[in-house]
Order: sequence, then structure tokens, then C-alpha cells
Amino acid sequence: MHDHSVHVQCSECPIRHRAVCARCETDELNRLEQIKYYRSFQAGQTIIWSGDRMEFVGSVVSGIATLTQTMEDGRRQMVGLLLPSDFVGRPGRATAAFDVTATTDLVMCCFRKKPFEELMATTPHIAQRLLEMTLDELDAAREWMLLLGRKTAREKIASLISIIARRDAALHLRRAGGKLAVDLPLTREEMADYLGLTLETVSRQISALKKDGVITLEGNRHVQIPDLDRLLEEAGDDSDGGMLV
Amino acid sequence: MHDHSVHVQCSECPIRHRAVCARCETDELNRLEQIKYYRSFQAGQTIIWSGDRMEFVGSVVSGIATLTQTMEDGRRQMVGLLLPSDFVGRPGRATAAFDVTATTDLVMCCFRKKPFEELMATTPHIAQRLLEMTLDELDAAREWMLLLGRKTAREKIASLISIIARRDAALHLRRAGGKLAVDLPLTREEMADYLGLTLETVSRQISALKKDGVITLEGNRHVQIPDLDRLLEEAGDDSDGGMLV
DNA sequence: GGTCCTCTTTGACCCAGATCAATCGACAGG
DNA sequence: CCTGTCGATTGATCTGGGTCAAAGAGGACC
Repeated sequence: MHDHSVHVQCSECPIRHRAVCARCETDELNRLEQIKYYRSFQAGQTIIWSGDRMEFVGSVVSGIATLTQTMEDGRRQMVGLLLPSDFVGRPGRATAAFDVTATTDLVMCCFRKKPFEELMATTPHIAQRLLEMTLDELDAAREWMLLLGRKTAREKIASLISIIARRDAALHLRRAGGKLAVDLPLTREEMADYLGLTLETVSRQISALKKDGVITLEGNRHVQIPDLDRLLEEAGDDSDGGMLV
Repeated sequence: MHDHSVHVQCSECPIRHRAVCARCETDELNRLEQIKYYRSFQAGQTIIWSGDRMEFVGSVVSGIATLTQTMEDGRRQMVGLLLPSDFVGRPGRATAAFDVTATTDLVMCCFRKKPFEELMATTPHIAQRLLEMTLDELDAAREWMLLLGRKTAREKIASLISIIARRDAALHLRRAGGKLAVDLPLTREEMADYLGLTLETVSRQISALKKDGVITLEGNRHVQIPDLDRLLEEAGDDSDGGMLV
């Protein structure tokens, strides 16, 4: 579909970011220059919240946003993690029984809903592309459900790290000389919300994985993976899913 | 969108089924008479399994099918429940890291993949309709994730019952005189796989809900709901989502 | 009737992960 | 320098739901 292999700074985006904005470079959506605009959010800023409606659809250019659902008593479950190139928003009727929050400073490439819908109706490509992306997300959600329902805390942590590593690899981010490394873009608490755990358990399991040599830590966020197969095994994934070349 | 209010026997389907086949009656997909065919599966029959690919896309006419993911050691998590009018299959490339199994005798309204894809490319309506449905499924998956990650066993059971009740209501199935009742289409074990529990816990929690008067049981499968609000409260859902009427 | 067989219920016990609480490190401001 | 804040770690204890085991409740079939 896309060729994500470009590493240079995206020339179109008004801000600086680590990875090239794949969406901007190659996507069909890019044809829609007329109705496209960029929007920045600060870390911690809520973009929409339950009951409210989002007036745009768009994709993440840089930074990270999360979708979370919250119960009355405060229990929170993350239901979506939006990394660069991910799409949010629902053409057609409103969705949004969940919050969308920027966890880092965030730039999104947005399209106003109305004109976007009109364009979608006249351009089969757009709807098909969007369907493709939504189906990918649905697949990811289903793997996530397996994780939430059946995996142990240790497996959940290992899965999360390998998921982020996979995403990074897909965007051709850091792949420094054989040794695989990822930056966890989330706090322990956010990881806990992602995995359906408490932050204490997350911390303990990360420590355990470190002690067992599955990962090494540098600071709180930077994780090195000496042996990817080992990590995938810990994650309980039966297939590597062709993660890395 | 659809008008599901018809109660009569669907005149198009070659088989008999309780509810009208909403898809057959009103859907755009129905225009595709030429490439449409019906297919029956026996209860327990596996339709596709991991690694295999499904050669068709289609929607459930009658009966129930499940999508499940299985880990090497046998842990299973249901990731999709296909009730009449639900759609399965992925136009474009193959997905299917999960099994699709008929849990009851099942009839599906199928379209061969190739011609369906071609039709989708020329008919914007189809792709948009499919996108709409996929987004609905994604929303459902996200609520499911909240359930799996954060709800207690009791809340999970109450949620499952209310989800099935909602689905039944949407299809205008049984709504006998004020008192709401549903048939659980799943065994205790299947419910457990749905909810990320064990079958023993499912059984215990159903007994507990019965003892507390939230539901009454008639046989193993037939559940009466004397007070819907009470059930929704037990489910921990903050909104009734306009469930009935 | 009796005997499988599958699904379900119930009991007893245990453990993974939650909860409560203390401590630590990094960093910002005064 | 001290102090406050925020995130992370670690310890002690508790508990919801898993595990293991036994028994009940229908069918279906002989």
C-alpha cells in the first residue's frame, strides 16, 4: 500500500517530527489539498470527550493520542492508541463513547467532516482506503481483546513492547545496528490502562522482564530488546506476523 | 438506516428462520443478485480457521457464528459474535488470524470475493455501507475491550445479557408483554470465552444474579429480565444507549 | 428402564494481580 | 540549598476469580 521508507523530514508539515509523515507523502487522502489543514494539540489536551462530537476526521502526523473509555467510578480502559499515520474520526454519524486525548504534543492532519463526506461519496478510492484502514484497526482490536481477556500480566507487558516495536519497525524508525530498541511512549499508568492492569503490576512485570534478561532498560522509557524471538515467546504470540524483514 | 420492523418470514431466503432477514429485505447488498448465493453450515462446523482464507464475504441470515482467537496452549478468546444481519469477511487481502465457527445451524448470504470486490470498486455505495458497518463493529469491539479489561465477573455477565437483549430488541425479536426475556444463544463455556472468564465463574455469577433477583432463569438458556434498569446498573454501563424504544 | 454423553452447578482451595503504603529519583522553582 | 511534584519502584497484605474435583440434570439411544 504505502511506501514508508522515506526517512527525511516531511516537507509539508508545518512542524518538526521524528518520522516522515507517511500519510502526507503517499496517501490518496493527500489529493484533498483543498480541505486539508493541520492542527496542534498540547500534551494532555482532550480532543473530544464522551458525548461530544468530533467535527473533523484526520490522521496523526506526529505525537501520540489515546482513545479511552471511562466508567462512572473512574475505571479506565484504553481502547485505541493513535501513533503517527493512524486515522481517527468517523465519517457519517457521530461515534465517540470515548475520550480522545493527546498524550504527547500532537499534530494532526485534519479534514472537515462535511466536505470529506462529500468527497468520499464521489471518490470510491477514499471510501475503500478508509475501509481498509478500519479493517486493520478492527483486526488490531481483536488481538487486543485476546490480550485483555486471556493473557497474563507478564505476557501483556511483553506483547505491548513487541507491538510498539512492530509499529516502529513499520515506520522504519530506530533500528540501530541489529540491536532493537524502542521508546515507550506511555507512562506506567497509561500502559496499565492499555493492558487492563494496575500501574504497580506493570512496574513489577517490567522489572521482572529486566531481571530475566528479556529486555534492558535505560531510564524509564527506553527499552532495548536483545532477543526479539525471546520477547515474542514471552508475549505468547504464536506467529511473529512477519514483523521484521 | 434499515427498517427492521417487519416480522414476517423473509420471502427470499431458502430456509426458515425466526426473524426477518433484515439484510435481504433492505440492504444495498441485495442489489447484487447475480453474485449472491446462500450457504448452510452445521452447528459446530468450522467455516475458516487461522491461516486459511475465506473465499467469500457475507452476512448471517439465521443462526449464530463466533470469531475466536486461540493461543498455542489452548487459551481461547472470542473476538466476535455474529448474529443475524452481521457481516463477515474481508474484501481485499486476507485477514483471519482467527477461527470462524458456527455455534448453531447457520445460514449465510454469501458473495464470492472477486466479483464482490469488483462491484465495490464501481459502486461507492457498497464501500460506504461496508465502512459504516465496520465502524459499528469497531465501536462494539471497543466497548468489549472495556468489559474485558476492567469489569468484574458479575458486571461482565450482566453486560453480556444486556448486549444480547439489545441485539434482540434491535431485530424486534421477542418482546413479550412488557417483561423482557432473552435466549442465551451460547453455552456457559462460550460465554466464558466471550467474557474472558472460566465457565465455572460464569455459572456462579449467573446463579448469583438469579439469587439477587436481577434475572430469573427458565431452563439453562432462557433468561427473564424483570427490571432492565437494574440489569444495566449491574453491568456498569453509564448510559442505556437508547436501548429500547 | 438404564447408560452414555454433554452441559451445568457447587464446593474447597489457591494464586495472580489488586490494593494500600512507603520510598526513591529526577526535575523545577524559590 | 531546600521543597514540592510527579512518576516509578518495591513491599506487605488481601481477594476475585482460577483450578481441581464431584455431583446434578437433562436428552438421546438401546
